[in-house]
This record gives sequence, structure tokens and C-alpha cells, in this order.
Amino acid sequence: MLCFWQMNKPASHSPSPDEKIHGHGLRMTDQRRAVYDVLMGKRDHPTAVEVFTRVRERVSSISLATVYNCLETLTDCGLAKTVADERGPARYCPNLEEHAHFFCEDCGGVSDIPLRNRKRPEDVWEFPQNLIIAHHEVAFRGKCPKCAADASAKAKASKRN
Amino acid sequence: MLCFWQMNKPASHSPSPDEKIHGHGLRMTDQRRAVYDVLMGKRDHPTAVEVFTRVRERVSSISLATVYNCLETLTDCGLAKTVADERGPARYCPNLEEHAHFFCEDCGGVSDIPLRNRKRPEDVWEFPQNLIIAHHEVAFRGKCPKCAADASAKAKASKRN
DNA sequence: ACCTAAATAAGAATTGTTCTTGATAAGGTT
DNA sequence: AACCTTATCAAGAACAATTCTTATTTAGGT
Repeated sequence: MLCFWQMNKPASHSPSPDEKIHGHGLRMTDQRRAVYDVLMGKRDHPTAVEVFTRVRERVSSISLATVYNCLETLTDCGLAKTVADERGPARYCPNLEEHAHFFCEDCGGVSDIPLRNRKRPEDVWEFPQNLIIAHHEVAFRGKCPKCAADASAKAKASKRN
Repeated sequence: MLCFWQMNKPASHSPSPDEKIHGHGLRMTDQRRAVYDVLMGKRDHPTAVEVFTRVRERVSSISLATVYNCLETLTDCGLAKTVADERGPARYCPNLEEHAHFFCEDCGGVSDIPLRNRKRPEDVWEFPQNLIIAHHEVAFRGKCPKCAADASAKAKASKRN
């Protein structure tokens, strides 16, 4: 049952995590909230195991399987995205804006790459007729600025010898 | 040692599979050739296990581990690409042109999506300075034309009842 | 034909993730 | 507040894809 103040809320209000989860007929639990807070707190791209070790500091009894379940629930409810890093462990990301990911092949770091002024896939790729596109993922690999600098410094140093 | 006719080949000639493999200091073996032929023969996007079953018809003694090794060698030598399908088994693709992949969520089919008139990532994505991009991968998910048609036919049928 | 290094087959081991089971907790109903 | 129903959880087993290990085979150069 909805309270009066909830029923009268404007439709435009952006739903809270609790509301998004309730909207899928699920409950917001301590574990789910802790996993969500961990994702939002340090916006790197942690693996399930990394989330597990961070969450355990708050909810010490949580199990890894529950972390996997919570992460799945959060992504199903549109509160996080999964980031596939080739065959390595999946990573999780609370950035809901459209963006690509950059994977540094040297340090393993992952960063978000924003989309340039609203380009659409159709502008770039040649699709056959009648294809229905539900999602898309873009991944770049190479050296992050720091590792690129390290590598070129190293190259110079070895040239001097 | 190179024969006379090989030494005199023009530098512009596009290297054969054998040459590409030799260029990496490796040997072309029966197994590697069979794996390569299987990839070229039916240009879908087979998993390692699918390649294995197809190759066994020619080289019946080959092992799955060898198929994995051959596929790795071929991709290292630029004769094939690996196609990551989320957390499912990796797939392999002999199309060396720049292209994206479309994964049908209904039938599991994979198809190549060609690039529209030479767009570059920088035109679409906003990169930080000094990033070195070595590769990139683009994946789309949704319904392929056939599954989209099936789904809409089904929807109409259920409406009639 | 021989020597050396590369490549292979077979299966064990590893990694990341999912499944199973019984216990626990949350929300709604009386 | 006690109860009931269902969702959620913890723990560890199971699983799937891939990689590693070891001994054997093979290829190419001398």
C-alpha cells in the first residue's frame, strides 16, 4: 500500500535505489545496500571479489555468493552495469550514463570514456535491416596516460645506455 | 633457406598464412592449418569446442588443448580474431577487416557488422590526453532479423486469441 | 641420419561463477 | 504481537571454460 505523499509524487522524480528495487518486486536489504554503497563510494571498477572484501568491512558475515547475487540484482534493477574484461573476472560500474571502457594493458586499470556529443551507433556502423539493438558495449585497450609515460621514460633511459 | 622465386617476390604481396606464421618464428603444422581452414571454411563464429569437433573430422587425433593453442597462435600471428561473448565461451573469427559483432539474444547467432565509411573512435568518443589505444572491440546485443520477425509474429498471434 | 627446439596429446589444475540446501529474516495478515 | 508466506542469505559443492604440466612426437637445420 502506498502512502498519500507517495501517491502524489510527480512522475518525473528520479527513483531512489530503494524505489528501483521495490519496482522490481524485490526488497532492499542490508547486503544490497552495502554492495550499492561500496560501488558508489569508490567509483573504480571492482570485481566481485573486490566488492566482497570491501563490503565485509561493514557486513562482516556476507558471503561471496551473496555479493554475486546482490550485484546481479542491482544490474537487473538498473542500478549498476557489468563490465566484461575479456576473460578476466567481470567488473561492476555504477555509472549509468552511456560510456565506453578503457582497459590499461599495463596496470590493469579501467576507466570510463564518455560519448562525444550524442553520436548514435547507426552513424558509425552499417546495420542490416530489421535488427533490434537492445544494448551495446564498447571497449578500448592500450596504455593509460600514466603507463604510457612510464613506458616512454623507460625507452629513453635504455636508449641512453 | 629461401628459394629464388620466393626471394624475388614483391614486398607488397599480401603474406600467406604460412608466411605470417613463419614471420613470428613459428611453424605451420597440420593442426594449425586444419584449424585455420576450419575457420575460413564456414565463416560463422565458432567456439573452441566447435572448432575442435570440426577439426577432428580431418585430424582425428587432435586434442582440445591443441585447438586452444592453435587458435592462440593464429590470433597472435594476425590470422584470426577472438570474439568475447560476455561470459560465454570465446569465439573466433577470420574476418580481419575492422568490424563490430552482433549477438542475437534469442538464437545465439553472431554476425559481423561493418564500419560505415571509415569512422574513427576519436570522432565518437571523448578520450583523455595521452591515452594509447592498441585495440578496440564493439559489441551489440538484441534480436537478429529472423528472431525479431519470429517475435513479432508470435506477438500478433497471441493478440488474436 | 642426427640433434635441438617446437609442438602435441592427455589429463590435471585453476579460475570465476552459478547452483543447491537448509537456515534466517522481512512484510503483510490476522 | 504471533503467524504465515516468500524472499533472501551463508556455506560450500558443482560447473564450465581455459590454462598448465608432463612426457612424447615431430620438424627443420646441420
